[in-house]
Amino acid sequence: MSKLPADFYQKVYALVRTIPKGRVTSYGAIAKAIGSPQSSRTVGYAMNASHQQEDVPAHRVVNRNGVLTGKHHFSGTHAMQQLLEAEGIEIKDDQIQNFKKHFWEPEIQKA
DNA sequence: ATAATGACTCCCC
DNA sequence: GGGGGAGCCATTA
Repeated sequence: MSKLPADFYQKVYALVRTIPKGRVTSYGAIAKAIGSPQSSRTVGYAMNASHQQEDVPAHRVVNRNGVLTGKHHFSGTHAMQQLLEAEGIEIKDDQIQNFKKHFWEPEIQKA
């Protein structure tokens, strides 16, 4: 792994870990929370690596539309959906119902 | 150091 | 409302 820039991942992991159960957030929100609102793409990239972590509920992270875009990267096809449903979140066709209601905005972390 | 990739987001048609 | 293209950032080859 890199030496310094990896700090970005740490921020993402820490923030995703703070996501309350039964709540979801978007990559852009996380990116913004860590101080890089335009690094939404990198956030998703970090999530890919987050799979190595066990305390990082990546299933609570979806795109700004509330769609489980990354479900394909999970263990199974519906693993992500099932996990979210288990937390009380209703999902239909990979789309979180009441996403706005379940949406959880992370706190802005200063550099 | 340059080029290519990616779990995103925004703008335009 | 739906589809396509460009932009940005960090990592990897």
